[in-house]
Amino acid sequence: MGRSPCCEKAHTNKGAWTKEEDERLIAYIKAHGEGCWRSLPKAAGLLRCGKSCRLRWINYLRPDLKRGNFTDEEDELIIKLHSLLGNKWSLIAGRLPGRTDNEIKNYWNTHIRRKLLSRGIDPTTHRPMSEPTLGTQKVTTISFAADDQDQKIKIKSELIETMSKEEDHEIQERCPDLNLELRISPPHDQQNQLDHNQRANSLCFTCSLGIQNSKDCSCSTKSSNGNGCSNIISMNMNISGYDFLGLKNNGLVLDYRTLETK
DNA sequence: AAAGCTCTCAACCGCGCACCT
DNA sequence: GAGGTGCGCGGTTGAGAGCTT
Repeated sequence: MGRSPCCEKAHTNKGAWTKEEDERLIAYIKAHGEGCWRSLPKAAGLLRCGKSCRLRWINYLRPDLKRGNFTDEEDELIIKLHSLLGNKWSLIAGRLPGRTDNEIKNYWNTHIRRKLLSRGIDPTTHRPMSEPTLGTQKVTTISFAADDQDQKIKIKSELIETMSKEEDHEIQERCPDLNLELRISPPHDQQNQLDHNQRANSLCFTCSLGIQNSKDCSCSTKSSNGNGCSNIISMNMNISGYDFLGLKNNGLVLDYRTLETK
């Protein structure tokens, strides 16, 4: 079976875009808007694949792009968001107006990784490099399982080992503003008893990150069609210390990358 | 001056997901 | 439910600019 190729490779240009190609693409999108990337190249008279056009527009030609160096504030925000989201570059980019996922990904790999390494922080785990990765740390595994009836998400959490308060304090001292305290919401059954209005007011994950109108948004704030937030995740986030999944009271540290989707 | 090396980042590739038929 | 299509994402590549010797 297999997937059909996204374009006829024999008749498409590859490599760097010429000024003329850029101008054609800009003119076409200005006249017809974004979308229908597959048919766009032919309509615009470009010998490019649709994916290539989309990428060129999103990463380079879009008028709202902020070109130039990243500020220190942007650096720190990227680090914080990466510590929470992992390599979810598109989500991270959503918090940085004018920056693209590709740009942030490149910047991370070329600059920030090195910056963190020079600080003695593992850029993957965001933990001090001297600290063992397993054994002494507290690992929380969360699995999301959609309920057939109401699409609610069950969350299970298992603690593997507890971290001593001294170790916890030490990390806080080394990374004073890297506050990743998290919280788990009440169990599924208890959650059913929550007041409906209270649930309607909670934000989904993407809205909690400030990415309103995202396609990932599933909460009631997105539309008025009656779709409540299907996630029972209630996350209050600010940079100085958000409360994800309700773990705050227990002082747990949760690594986004351990989240397991079922 | 030039050869070799390193770094940067635009672009490509393959895959997964959502939607449609 | 299966297959086809389109889009978006994350990982990777490679050309060219910059730096070092």
